[in-house]
Order: sequence, then structure tokens, then C-alpha cells
Amino acid sequence: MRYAKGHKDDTHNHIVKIAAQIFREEGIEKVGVAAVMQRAGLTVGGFYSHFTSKEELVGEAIGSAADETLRRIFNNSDDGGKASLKLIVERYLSVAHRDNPGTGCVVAALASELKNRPEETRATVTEKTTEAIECIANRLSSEASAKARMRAAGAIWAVMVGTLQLSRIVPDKGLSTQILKDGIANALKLASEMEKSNAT
Amino acid sequence: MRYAKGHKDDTHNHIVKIAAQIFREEGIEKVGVAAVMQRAGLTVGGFYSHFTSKEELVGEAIGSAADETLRRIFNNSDDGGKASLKLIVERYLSVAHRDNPGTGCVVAALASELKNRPEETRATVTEKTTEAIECIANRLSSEASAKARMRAAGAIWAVMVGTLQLSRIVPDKGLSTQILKDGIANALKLASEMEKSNAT
DNA sequence: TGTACATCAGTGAACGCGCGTTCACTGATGTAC
DNA sequence: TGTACATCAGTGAACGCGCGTTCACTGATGTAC
Repeated sequence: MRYAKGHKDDTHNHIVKIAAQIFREEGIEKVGVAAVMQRAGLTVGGFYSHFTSKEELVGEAIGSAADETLRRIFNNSDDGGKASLKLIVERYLSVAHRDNPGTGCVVAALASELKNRPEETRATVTEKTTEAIECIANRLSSEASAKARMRAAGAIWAVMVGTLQLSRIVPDKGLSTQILKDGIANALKLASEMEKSNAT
Repeated sequence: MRYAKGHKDDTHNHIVKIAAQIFREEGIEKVGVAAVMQRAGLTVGGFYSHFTSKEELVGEAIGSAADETLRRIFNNSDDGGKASLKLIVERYLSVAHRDNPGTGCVVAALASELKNRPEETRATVTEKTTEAIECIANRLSSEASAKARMRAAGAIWAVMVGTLQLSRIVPDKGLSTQILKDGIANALKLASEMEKSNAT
């Protein structure tokens, strides 16, 4: 063979990772197959020996981005998955995350395009989002019921996503950064309220 | 003149309203100028006597959609702008709103595409979003400081937007509706916590 | 060991199509004389 | 009052371009004999 064993798989994964990044930066509809291949250092002709359609790439890219979101933000393996809720919230609502959608949360980056994807892709996102919310719930007071913790965690997750998205829309950097700070305070206040009132 | 006075303005506004709806339903990049004109009952050739570019239409459509969001959801003029916070939250996180993005909140419908729009358009959205958050703040306990109320209102707004977006991604209708219900409870709990602890 | 052929990841040109945009034209009405 | 011309919102065909997709080809390596 011209290429080493596993070379094609490597290429495939490389294309998916590149696509996952550009889609989050510029939007799925705006980015063409040729642009993805070029950024991956390949020519467009080879695309269809890796994927049956652009939509298949989109599905894989979103799945990959969702995994990356979980790993890097919600349950970072760099710290052995032991990050505190405070650290997770601060990481999520950081200036760095706001300014780098290409490597960040896929829901915040593509929310409005996700709702028009095929059911299978949306099911994957649902599953990964549930994992993220569980991640938050696991860090809340264990005195409350699991159900109550999941509901509170859902609110914290929604505050995080909604706040990050707004911070990316606001043109004024100062106001945008203040929104992030307020969002951190809001999310953590939600968590501490949860721990005070540990009833359902 | 062939057409009645003000006819062209009417046509212009009609195109903007149609565009505001289709963009929210299908996404800005996915919908072409010809599709908008056709849905407006016109032919594509006349478009450029109304707008200098598609982006100009996009700006106007987003502004129109933002106004509509404020009027219909946050400060409904049908009830004289006296809707309670509970009513606003229930209206925002309703099954009807989830299933009809074309006439609903523009941020929830287009969040991820808004971040890639020109600064002017994003400034308009920022302004209208601030109004929406003020709308919520005005309905919170007046014992707390204005600043504290705005921050809490921001959290409630973020929960609403994040929850609605997630409910639109989740393929399972039952789970999706449960997410909406939990979101309502979460948003209202945030409001009542605010009223209990009325310090900064 | 040396030659002939099979394999297959990737190339590059082409396909039809719809995009945003342009422009010569239409035709009903208003105005000038 | 009647005719000739100006106005202008909207039409419909065309522009170049990039889209998603297809396909004949390349060329380095592996295998057969």
C-alpha cells in the first residue's frame, strides 16, 4: 500500500475534526465540502470515499464536537474528571471560550442549526447534553433527591449556554465580559441555593 | 401611479416580515433571496429596488423579529403590557412557542447565526435583549437594588433561551415537553429566590 | 530475485443546480399641453 | 377632452460563481509467479 495501515482512518478523523471546528466557527450551511477538505490539506474529490454525503460529515462532526465539549469543559480528563462545579462554570463562561467557538461547546456554537438536523444527529446531541447536565448534578449537594438535582443542574446548564451565546452576540467587549461575570455569579448562586433548600 | 400611495412601503414591510419568519424557521444561510420573494408573492428581480443586498434584508428582518419577540412575548400589548412574570415564562416555554420558531424569539431561533452578523445587527439584538431583560427585572421584587434585579433577570432570561433551544433539539416530544416544564419551574424558582434574598 | 499485475487513497476536472445580483423591459397610472 | 410622454413597482431572463456530487485517472506499494 502507498499509505501506512490505519492511514485512511486517520484521514477520516482528521477531516471530521477540522469540520467540527469550522462548522462551530462559521456555521454549517455557510461552510462547503471543498472548504473543509482544503483546510484538511486534501482535495475535494476524495471526500466521497470517506462520507456518503455532507450531512453524514455534519453528523460525525457534531458528535465529535459534543465529545470534545464534554471532555474539555464538563469533565476535563486533564484533571481526572474531578473539576469542581465552580471551575467548570468559570471555564465555560470564560473570555477564552467566548472568543474560540471553534473548540468550544457545540450547542452554544450551533444551537439554531442543530434544530434543523436529522433526528439521529439531534439524538446524539441530546445524549451528550444529558451527560453534561449529569456532570453538573453530580457536583451539587447530595442531600437533595437525584431528580431535584438534575432539574437544578438543567437550570445551571441553560444559564451557561444562554449566557455564552448572548456574550457572543453583544458587540461591546466590556459589556460582553460583564455578562460572562454575571453569568458565573448567577450559575453558582443557583448551585448554592440548591444546597440550602435541599427539598424537592 | 400604477400602485396606491404607500404601496411600496407596504411591500417592503411585507418582504421583511416574510423573511423574518422563514429565517427563524430554516436559518439565514439556508434561505435564498428568491425563496423569500416567492413566499412574499413577488419575483426575485424586484428585490434590489427594496434592498441593496441580502445582508440588508437580514438586518431588517432580525430587527423586525426582535420587535415582534418583545411585543408578543415579553411585553404583550394585547394585555396592555401588564403580563405577570409567570405568564411571560409560561408563554416563552410553551409547546406552541417550541413548535413555531418562525413567529417566536429571534435569539432562540437564530442565536448561532447572529454571532456571525455585522456589528450593527448584533447591536440591535443586544438592545432588544436588554429590553427583554428589563421587562423581567421590572416584575421582580422592588426591594432589591436595580442592579441585583437586572442580574437575576439576566439569569432568568438565559434559562428561558437555553431551555427553549434544548427543547427544540431533543427529538423525543415527551422529554422535550418535560424539559419545558422543568424550565418554567426553574425560571420561577429563580424569581422567588430573588424575592426572598433581597440583598445585592 | 525480478517482472506483471492488483490495490486503493487521493487527484483534478467536470456535472447540474441554485445562489446573489444585474438589467432591459412591461404596463398601468399621472402629468403636460 | 384627448393625445403624448414620464414615472416607477414589478417582471423575467441572464450573469458569474460556488455548491454538493461524480468519475476517470494517478502512482506508490503489495502480491503472484
